[in-house]
Parts: sequence; C-alpha cells; structure tokens
Amino acid sequence: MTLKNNNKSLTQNKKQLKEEELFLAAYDLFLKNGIEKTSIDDITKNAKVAKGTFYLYFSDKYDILNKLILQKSNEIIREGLAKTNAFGSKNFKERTLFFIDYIINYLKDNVSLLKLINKNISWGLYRKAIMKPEAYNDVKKVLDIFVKNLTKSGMNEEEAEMTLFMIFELVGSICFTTIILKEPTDIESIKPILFKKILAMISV
Amino acid sequence: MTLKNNNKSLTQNKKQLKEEELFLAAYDLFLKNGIEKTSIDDITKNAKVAKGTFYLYFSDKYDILNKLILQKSNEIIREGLAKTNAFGSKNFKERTLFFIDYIINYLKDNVSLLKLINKNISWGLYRKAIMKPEAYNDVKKVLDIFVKNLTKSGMNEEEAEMTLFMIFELVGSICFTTIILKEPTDIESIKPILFKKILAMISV
Amino acid sequence: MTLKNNNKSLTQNKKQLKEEELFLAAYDLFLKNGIEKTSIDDITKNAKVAKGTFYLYFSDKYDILNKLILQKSNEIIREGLAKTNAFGSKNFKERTLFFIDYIINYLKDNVSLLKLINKNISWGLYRKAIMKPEAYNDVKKVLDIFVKNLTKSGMNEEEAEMTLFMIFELVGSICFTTIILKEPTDIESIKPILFKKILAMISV
Amino acid sequence: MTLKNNNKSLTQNKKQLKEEELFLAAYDLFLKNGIEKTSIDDITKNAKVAKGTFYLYFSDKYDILNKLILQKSNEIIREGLAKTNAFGSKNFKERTLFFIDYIINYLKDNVSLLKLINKNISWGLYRKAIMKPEAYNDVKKVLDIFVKNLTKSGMNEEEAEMTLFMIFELVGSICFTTIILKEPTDIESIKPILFKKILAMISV
DNA sequence: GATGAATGAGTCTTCATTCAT
DNA sequence: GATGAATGAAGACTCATTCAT
Repeated sequence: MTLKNNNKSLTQNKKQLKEEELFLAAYDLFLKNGIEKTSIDDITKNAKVAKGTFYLYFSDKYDILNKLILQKSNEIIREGLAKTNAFGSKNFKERTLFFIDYIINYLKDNVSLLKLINKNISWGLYRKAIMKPEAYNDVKKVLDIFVKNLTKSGMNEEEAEMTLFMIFELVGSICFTTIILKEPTDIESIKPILFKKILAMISV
Repeated sequence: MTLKNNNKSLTQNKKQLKEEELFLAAYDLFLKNGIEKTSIDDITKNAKVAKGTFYLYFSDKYDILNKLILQKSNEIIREGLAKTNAFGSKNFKERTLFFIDYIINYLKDNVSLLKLINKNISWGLYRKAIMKPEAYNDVKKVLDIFVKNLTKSGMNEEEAEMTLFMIFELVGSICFTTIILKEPTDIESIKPILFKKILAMISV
Repeated sequence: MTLKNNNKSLTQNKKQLKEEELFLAAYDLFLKNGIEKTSIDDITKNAKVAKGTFYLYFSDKYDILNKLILQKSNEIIREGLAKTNAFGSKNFKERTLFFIDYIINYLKDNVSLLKLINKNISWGLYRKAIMKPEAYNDVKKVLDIFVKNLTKSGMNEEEAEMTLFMIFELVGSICFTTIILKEPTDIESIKPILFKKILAMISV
Repeated sequence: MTLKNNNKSLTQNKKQLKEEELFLAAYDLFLKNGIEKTSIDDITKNAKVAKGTFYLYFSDKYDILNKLILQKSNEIIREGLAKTNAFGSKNFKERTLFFIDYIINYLKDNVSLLKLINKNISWGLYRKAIMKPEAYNDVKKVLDIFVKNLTKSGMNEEEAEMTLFMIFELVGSICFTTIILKEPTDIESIKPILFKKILAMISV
C-alpha cells in the first residue's frame, strides 16, 4: 500500500466518521425529542460538525431519517435472527413465533424507537437495494430459511416471500397501533391472537 | 319554537358551516398539494374564513388531519358495506373478500387519499369514541355481521373482533406500501396471496 | 324607596358584580401567570363573563392593571396603618419604622404581588384623585399623622408630604430590586441601613 | 499575524458590527416609538440585517432592552463622573450633589431615554458582572471615591456602598415618577428637598 | 347591558439553505 | 472537504376589537 493510499483511506475514514456522527446525533435526537422537533441545526450541533457538512452527506432531514429507519429495522431483524438461532428448537413454526416475539418485545421495550420506525419495520427486510451488503447477507438468510421451509410444504416461492413480507407488515402495524396509540387493546392481549393468525398464514 | 330559539339555531348552523368549510378546504388541499405543503393560511384562504377562525375549531394542522383521516376511512368502510350489501352473495367468505376488494380498489383509484389515510384505514373501524353517532351505527353493523359469522363457527367474540381489526391493519399497510412505495411488488400481484391469508385468518 | 329604584339598584349591583369579578379574575391571573401572559380572553373566561363585557368596564389590559396596582398598594398601606395603630408605641420614629417594616415584610411574603406593583407602591399614597373615597380617608390619616409629627419638629408642610412620598419611593424601589432582582444584596441585609436612612430623612 | 488570523478577526469584526447595528437600531426605535410599539421586525429592518440575525445575538426584545438599559445608565454615570471631575470643588457633599444634579438634568432633558431606563438607573452602578470591563473601571472610580469619603467620616464600608445604591434608587424613582407620571409634583419643586435628604443620607 | 363568534392585522420564531472564507 | 454566520421566506399563532343577536 502506498503512502498516497494511506492518506486516502485516512481521509475516507474521517469522512465516514462525520457521517457516522451525524447518524448517531440524529438518532439520539429523534428518539429524545421526536422527529418534528429535531432540526438540522440540532443534529449538526450534537454531532459537533458544521451545519453545511450535513448537506455533504444527506439531502434533508427525511433522507437521514429514512436511512435510520432502514438501519434500525434491519438491526432488529438481524438480532432477532441471532437470538432465534441461539434458541434451540428446530421446529419451523416455533422458530417463527420466537422470532416474531423477539421483535414485538424489542419494540415494546423501545417505544421511542417504535415511534421512529413507525409501521415500517418491514423496510429492514425487503429494501435490499439500499442496504449495506453485510446487512443484506444476514437478511437474506432469514428470507432463505423462511422460504425454504414454506416451499418444502408445497407453497410456491413467490407466495412464500410475500407471506414473510405480510407478516412483517402486520406485526409492525399492530405494534404501532397497540403500543403507541394504545388502541383498540394492548399488545399483550392481542399477541396470542396475532400468533394464531401468523400460524394460519404459514400453514399451507 | 320561539324567536330566540330560532336565532340560536341560526348561529349554531353558521358555526357548523364554518367548521365544515374548513374540513372541505383542508381535505382538498391535502389531496392536491400534500400535507406538508399545506399551511393553515392556505386552508383558511380556501375556506374563505379568517385565520383565527381555524383555531376556534382545531388546535393545529394535525388535529384537522386526524379528524379527516377518521372521517374518510369511515366513509370508505360505510360505502364498502353498502356495496357489499348490494352484492348478492350470502356467503360470508365471499362477502368478506368482496368488501376488502372494494376497499383496495378504492384506495388504488384514489392514491392521494391513500397518502392522507396512510396506514390508518382501521381508524374508521375502532375509534368509536371519536366518531359521529350516525357513522358509528353503520360501522357497528359491519362489526356485528363479521363477529356473528365468526362466532357461529366457534371463534370467541374477542378474537373475532381482533381478527377484523388485524385484517384492516394488514390491508391498510399492504395497500400503502405496494401502491405508494411500490415495494416489494404491485398490489395486483399480491392481492391473490393477500386474499388467501385473509381467508386463513377467518377460518377457525 | 320605590319599586323602580329597587330594580335600579339591583341592576347596579349586578353591574358592580361583573366589574368586581373581572378585577378578581385579572388579579388572580396576573399573579399566577404574569401580566404579559394574561390576555383579556383569559380574564373574561376566568370571570365567567363574555369577552365584550370587559370593554364595558375597562379600556384595555393596562387600564385594569393600573387600577389593580392602585387598589392593592392602597390596601397594603391601610393594613399597615391598622397594624401600626394596634402596635402600642406612641413614639413617632418607632411607629414609622414599624409601619415601613410591615410593608416590607408584606411584599417579601407576596413576591407575585410585588411583581405586579413593581416599584409603584407609592401610588397607594398620593393618587388621591383616582382612589375610592373610603380608601382615601384612611390614607389621609397616615398622611396627616405623619405631616403633623414632622411639622411639630419644625419641618414645613410641603417638605413633610414630600418626605413621606420619597420614603415610599425608596422603600418600593429597594424592595423590588433586592427581592425580585436579588441585587445587589438581600432585603434583610439592607434593611438596617434603610431604616437608618429613613430616620435621617425624618430628622429635621 | 498570519493570513488566517487576519481573516478570523475580519469575520469577528463583522460579527460585532451586526450586533452594534442592532443595538443602535433598537435604541433609536425604542426612543422614537416606545418599547411596545417596536417589533423585532422594525429593529432588523432599521439595522439593515436579516430578521434571523437578531436571534443570533439576542433571545428576544427584552434581552436587547435590558442590555441597552445597562449600557445607557452606565454611560450617564460615567459622563456624570467626568463632569464632576471637571467641576472644580473638592468638597465631597458639593461634588455629590453636583453629580446627582447632572444625572437629574440629563434625564429631564431626555424624557424618552428616561422612559427606557424606567426606574433602573442604578443598574449602571451595581451590575458589574454584566458590564464591559472598560465601563466597570470608570464606575469603580465613582464607587471608590464615594466609599472612601464616607468611611473617612466613620461609616463602615458596606453601609457606604449601600448608601450610594439607595441614593440611585431614590433618584431614579423620583425622576421617573415626577417627570414621566408628573405626580405628585414636578422635579424642580422636589429637587431641593431631595438634595436635603441625600445630604442627610451621607451625613454620619 | 351582555354575549361570544368572527376577524385579520400583527408578531414572533424557526430553519433549510447558501456561500465566502 | 469543512465551516458557521447570515439569510429571509415561510408559517404558526395570538389577541384586541367588533358587532349582530
């Protein structure tokens, strides 16, 4: 590696550092004060970066917000996968419910994050194009295992994929409505019924 | 009725008129220009009402927006019910799919309205407390028929109610994501699969 | 008294009642929320009176405020006089300091009222023209005793009156600055020095 | 000095210029139109500065107002000191009255400024913490001379300082009430009595 | 006299965006 | 690339005042 390359990668690191600090600051403020009450000024101040620097990395507040939703929903899914793998069972239905349960509990325990993600937890699943490669590799595993299990039972591949997508849309939507809006009932009351419906959806 | 009473109701009518005009103007502008690009100034100008008048009826833009979402989602549900009644079939599953299909097509044909309602079509169903009585009476019919049919098959009442709620959350969410975000596929491709899942959800 | 007169005085009472309720509501709100943060709307709502009614009695917020300052500063002075009379001493200097001490303690214990009166406690003393007759009679007593005592020692009458006025201006000013602005020291530290100066001012 | 430093101080100068222009514009408008009738919009327009710039330097109208009161009261005191020094007498009492007389006349001749300062002329004396260093050095001289003269006659230092503070509170209050409210008499009539009281206050 | 819905001028305040350094 | 002072358009919101009933 030449000296020049070294310098380049240092600059590169510095660059990534600024972007990362902006992400961290924005995430922190969105959770703490809400999206509407967070300005770009707040973000750059917290990131200890000049205001103009924000525009070198993001087009506006909603740009960084969407990227954060994607990142965070993705993170939750990957952690859910890891926990599910650590969980012993080989039974597909059990594993599926364990995975969903992990996500629900995570959102329930992080209400501010749930507000941020809104009903968009499924973004972490299907927005492959925008995801970082390392993130997508993990997500692809979730998808593949899921699809494989369903196709084994005779479901066609497209339906299998869409089934996972629908489950995420349903779970995300139900979590937001019951946990944030607290209507029409609480998440714990609805969870057994939700699990029943998810099982119905994956039974061919 | 005395003269005084007449006067009173005149003033009262005038009052309701202003509120109604504000609703109409806001709805119009939200659809045409979007929520963010509509200011309270715009709304009052279009309603031909003074700016201060807005604050006599609503606390801010999101107050009138939420009330509109409730109204409109409610309207769609009521129309869906009427159409379903006009549709001959006595078969519960057929009727359910017809009803859902009506709503999906309605939203597909009114993309701006779908943006307004976002993923909140279920509001028209369960926010009884905030609905006008005449609206709730119609909604109650949807609910009752649905619940009666499911309990007949042995489902308990709570689960029956929650099932309808979940179907709405699922349908609303899927419509928004596929029609507005155009991901991960289009509504027509996913519809048959969605119908299958709905049938699975209402089969005990 | 004729029936007509009876009716008249009833109406008169009702009228005075509204004015009185406006005074009470305004006083309450000024103390609780401050002058700037109190609107005429707030006042009429708290007084349970229509907004237009305010303008039948007062020209604007500062009109009712000034009348309140006069009333309240006057009340304090009258109470101070009563307490001083109850206090045994016949010694003029002792009585004067007792009287001033009462006022200082009163203001110290009613910081919100002090903010309302600002540095205008002397209004309760010399704005004879605007005072109610019964109030002025009491105030006149304070003035007369004070002047009599000073003229006895050889001071001329004009100077005697102006001396009392100056003492009030000084006391009011010092109270506001030390109690509200908390500068340059606290009221208890400065009080002995203030008393010394007051004694110097009334010594011929 | 490097080029970079030059640039820095240029920007810094420009910054101070904007603040200074805001001060000048606000002062001008407060005197001409009064405090209530001056809006931040007016101030920035007169200062030929964007509206947002105001908020870079001041939090609101009362922030700039208070800073102006401090500045102006301070200026008057410093000018009074200069004139008193130019005035020949070495006699402390004569010098004190000359100094007070200068201030009274100044306020009498600048009624608008008196309205601005209200009864707060003493701010220019004791709010050391907020004053600019060069201003405080001059004020400290007034204080020191005054205190030295009183302690020479046996008064303790604290009382001496508080005596000066009280004289300012008294003079400021009397000026405002007699000159602006024109009650209970005019400044010229009360001045000889006021001087008598001031002499009494500084006689041990 | 009393009411209170309606008014709309007026003001504050925010904030994304620019650009000279 | 990075900075941060400056901008000014945009929008929210208030509130004294009016006037028909």
